[in-house]
Amino acid sequence: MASQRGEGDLTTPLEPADRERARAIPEAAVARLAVYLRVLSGMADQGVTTVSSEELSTAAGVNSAKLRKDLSYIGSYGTRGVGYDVEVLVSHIERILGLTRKHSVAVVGIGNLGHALANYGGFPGRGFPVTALFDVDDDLVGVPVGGIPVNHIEDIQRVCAEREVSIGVIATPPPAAQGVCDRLVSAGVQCILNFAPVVLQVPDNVEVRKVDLAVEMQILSFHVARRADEAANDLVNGIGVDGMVIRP
Amino acid sequence: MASQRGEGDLTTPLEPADRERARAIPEAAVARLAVYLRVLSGMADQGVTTVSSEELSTAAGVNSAKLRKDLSYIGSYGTRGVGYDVEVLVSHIERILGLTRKHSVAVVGIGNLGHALANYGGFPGRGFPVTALFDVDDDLVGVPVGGIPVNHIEDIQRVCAEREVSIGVIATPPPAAQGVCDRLVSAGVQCILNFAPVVLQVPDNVEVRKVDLAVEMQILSFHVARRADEAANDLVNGIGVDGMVIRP
DNA sequence: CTATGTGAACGTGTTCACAGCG
DNA sequence: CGCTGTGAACACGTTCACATAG
Repeated sequence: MASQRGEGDLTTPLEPADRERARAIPEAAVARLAVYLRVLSGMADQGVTTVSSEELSTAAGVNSAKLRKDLSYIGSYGTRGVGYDVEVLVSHIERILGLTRKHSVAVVGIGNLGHALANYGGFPGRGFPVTALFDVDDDLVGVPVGGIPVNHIEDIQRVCAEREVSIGVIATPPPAAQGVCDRLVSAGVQCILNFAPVVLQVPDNVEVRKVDLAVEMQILSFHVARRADEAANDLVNGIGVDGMVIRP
Repeated sequence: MASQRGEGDLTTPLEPADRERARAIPEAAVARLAVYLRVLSGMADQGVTTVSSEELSTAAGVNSAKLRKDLSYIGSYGTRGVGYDVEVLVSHIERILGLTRKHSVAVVGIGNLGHALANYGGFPGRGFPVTALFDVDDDLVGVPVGGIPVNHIEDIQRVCAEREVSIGVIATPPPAAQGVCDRLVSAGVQCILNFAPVVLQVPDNVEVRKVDLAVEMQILSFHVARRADEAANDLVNGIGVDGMVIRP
């Protein structure tokens, strides 16, 4: 079933079978594949060559059925009765995730967060070199952050084209986000990671992912409240905070 | 259907009806409620008093059916034929999300990201004051960041108890994350926001949310690859990059 | 007559459990 | 005989469409 071909090749197009498969992979599975990849890379570094679905799933924090299902979306690369070859899995996941190609990243908005992102210097996981920084503040323009000089937002289009930026990261204050987004889009950037707490409007051909700290905190808050409430409820029903039945 | 009671009350326990409802709200809906809340707050600031499901849903980037369903999880606070009262909705969502209570936040790991987080000074959206910072580096201990002096990690338990920290934010390098997590848990923190690219092991009573930049980038990468591939595929099938059929 | 609220239909993602391969 | 790979069952979330309240 496997389509053999040189691994690590920079511009390998997917085979027709892989192509249909990629279309069908659920978004949730894609996110988990990235996690499996990280765990597998760690294992490879430690000299592990083979892993079972049980081991890998535990390390990745999911159950083994889900892991096997996820892996089945990208093909059948395991050996029954044995498990998976770590290196083989790594390269197949990398290929499916498009990591055989470098994705140049631009960070817009060099405030606290922008600084932090720029200084990661080649985003977590490698394969995502930060090649351009932008800000509106003239005092910042020209100053190198994480080794890269800041450009003025006006120059987004030119600089993004020159450096073949494929991913734009928005780390601006909320009011500026939509404007920056529009510029990135008109510069041909089709993938955006948005840290600004704003719902971005983009054309259909642009992919946006958002990281929203306020929302994350509020989800946690919801769970605190729910738990506190359940505890109160349980007490009323005669169950102690430790789960012990004190009034059966 | 509405359970009337003083709004903005700091320690109002939920009524039994609300309690069952809170249990039943899908996680995905909770995340969206937080977004609605932000949009509604903005509207309130601009003096808007009433909003229809259509308007609110557009502003929040979802469809109106989903919005109404989400709101129905928390009760029926709209007026048929009219819409929703902005203030009423805001206070009900705040109550359901547990935002009538302050959630003290501790940030662990004062590197680039930790600095950025500490300097947000009272996390995005308010109601989440950062009250403690921790690091292993002795040179950092005592130095104020965003107005709060850094404590040594050793003191997590004492300081978290004193300042009633309810949410811990992990912004350490990956190898330190699990250890920090364990300390936070033993300090009684039940909610953790994890920025380290590590799968944390925690007891059942602790809620973890993770923000994983590498995963986000790789999901975007996947979409770039899928798109590039579709384009290649379309070319083979005689469709131009602009969607025009060039070889029917 | 308008816009909410919701049961019912639908679709997607998860889990189960076992057939089948090595 | 163990572990993968997967169809089938299930659970969850989304969308539809309309009865219902104002």
